[in-house]
Amino acid sequence: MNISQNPSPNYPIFSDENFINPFMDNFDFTDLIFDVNEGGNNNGFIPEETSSPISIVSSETFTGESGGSGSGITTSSKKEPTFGCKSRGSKDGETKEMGHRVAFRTRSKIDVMDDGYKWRKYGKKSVKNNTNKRNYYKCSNEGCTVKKRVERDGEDAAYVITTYDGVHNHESPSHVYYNDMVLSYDHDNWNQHSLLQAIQQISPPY
DNA sequence: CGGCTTTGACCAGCGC
DNA sequence: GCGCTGGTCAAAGCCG
Repeated sequence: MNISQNPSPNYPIFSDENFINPFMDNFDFTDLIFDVNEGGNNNGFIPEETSSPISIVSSETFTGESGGSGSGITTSSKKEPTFGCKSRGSKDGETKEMGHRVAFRTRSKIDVMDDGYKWRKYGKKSVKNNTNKRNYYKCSNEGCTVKKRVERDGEDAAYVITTYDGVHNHESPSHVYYNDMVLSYDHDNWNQHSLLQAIQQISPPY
């Protein structure tokens, strides 16, 4: 379980054929929960569509201090996600815009999708309604406060739920690969764009 | 030796 | 007010 430790600087998930590719048979984007910055409610909500490799089940903008706070994600997913977000130091009700939250539910044999960023694990916890442990990661890049949670779906361990909190304040070299992928992958094109939109929420173009 | 993971403890929010 | 739960911290150990 060391996949967050990307041995290659070349961000293999979308570019290295030796790595798990999201569009291979054993890896499906089943749900995509992404923040579309619509002011904190579900204006961007699109109901789950099980016929598609990617389903957008929820979106949210949240406010608060570093690490996230305030509202939890609302979702139409069959399984109640545990995205409630609490943070020390946010009790005074600050409403400072903090960032975005993006969540994927994917069918994958691996626990941690390598998304091109370098992550450092800082916690692991068993959560309610899930026999599997949830892993907590921070972006290793200096000054970047983006966090990521990774857990296996409690109802179907074949699925991995990955949640990103915040926006990277540094460049992601993988950005190029995502764009290349879209350009070279036409069928189900809207799905690629959905994924791209989500990823680009947390990887601002530099 | 440096960077990382592991893991138990601690803290804060929420529901009852 | 109390207990439960999720999120984070930090020390210790591991690994390249």
